Amino acid sequence: MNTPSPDRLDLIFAALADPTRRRVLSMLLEDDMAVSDVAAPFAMSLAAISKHLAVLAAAGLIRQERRGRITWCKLDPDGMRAASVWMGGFGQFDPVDLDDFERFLEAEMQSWTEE
Amino acid sequence: MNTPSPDRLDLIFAALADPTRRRVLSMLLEDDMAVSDVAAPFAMSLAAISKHLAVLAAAGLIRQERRGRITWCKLDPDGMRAASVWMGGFGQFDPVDLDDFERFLEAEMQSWTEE
DNA sequence: GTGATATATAACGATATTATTAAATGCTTC
DNA sequence: GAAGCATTTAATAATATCGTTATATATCAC
Repeated sequence: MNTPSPDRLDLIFAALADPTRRRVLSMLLEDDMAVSDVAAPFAMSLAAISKHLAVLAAAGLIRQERRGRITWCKLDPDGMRAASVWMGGFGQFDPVDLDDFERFLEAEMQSWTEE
Repeated sequence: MNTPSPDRLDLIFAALADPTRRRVLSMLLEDDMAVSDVAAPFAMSLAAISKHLAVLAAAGLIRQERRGRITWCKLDPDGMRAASVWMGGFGQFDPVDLDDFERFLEAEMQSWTEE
């Protein structure tokens, strides 16, 4: 019974609508990270990233676990799955081509450093 | 090469983040509709719906075709597919259970009329 | 052309989002 | 406990979003 509530979908899609947050998610795809490590590559204050992370956590896209004085961030598949369930109702899209996604991420990373 | 640009994903996810717009999309799943028919079930001005439709069109989630004095709205799979490609990079989610989606839509429709 | 219909745009207000800097919290180390 | 590191929260400003009503535009029917 995995029926996401409307409000939850609001949170999830709104969270995904920001390029900084999507970039954070793709970073976390590699590995779990501490907040300051997440923030490092961004030309943006740590406070801003901290708030982005809170948005992602509220949407259930990541989970944050405080251990000692550092807060670890890790992907939480639940959020993405909920969005995926909803979107799935609109049609079966091509099975994901991971190579395609790799290329996309690379292109995206290029655009990050260009700024 | 179906690599959505970051800005495009911004538009798509932001468009999906609004419950009114998601409801419009699920209505269009049934059939193509004129703008005023889309607006009918909403407790909201026609102007507001017109703008929601513009947002959906800008994101490539619907297409609008003017014929005479009425503007027809139909789903455009491109937008959803682009989002799906991006999300796919985060893991393979359950193959969509359409019955599950049906139940979700029904529950959602209930919540619409409850207001 | 007149008038009704279908839709879009403008102007505006309320609220939300995203960033900043400064201050607060909390853990670790000495 | 004092100092420092990791993170969050508060106050604030700029901009975006979402709704409203009023007005414009375009088409159809007579």
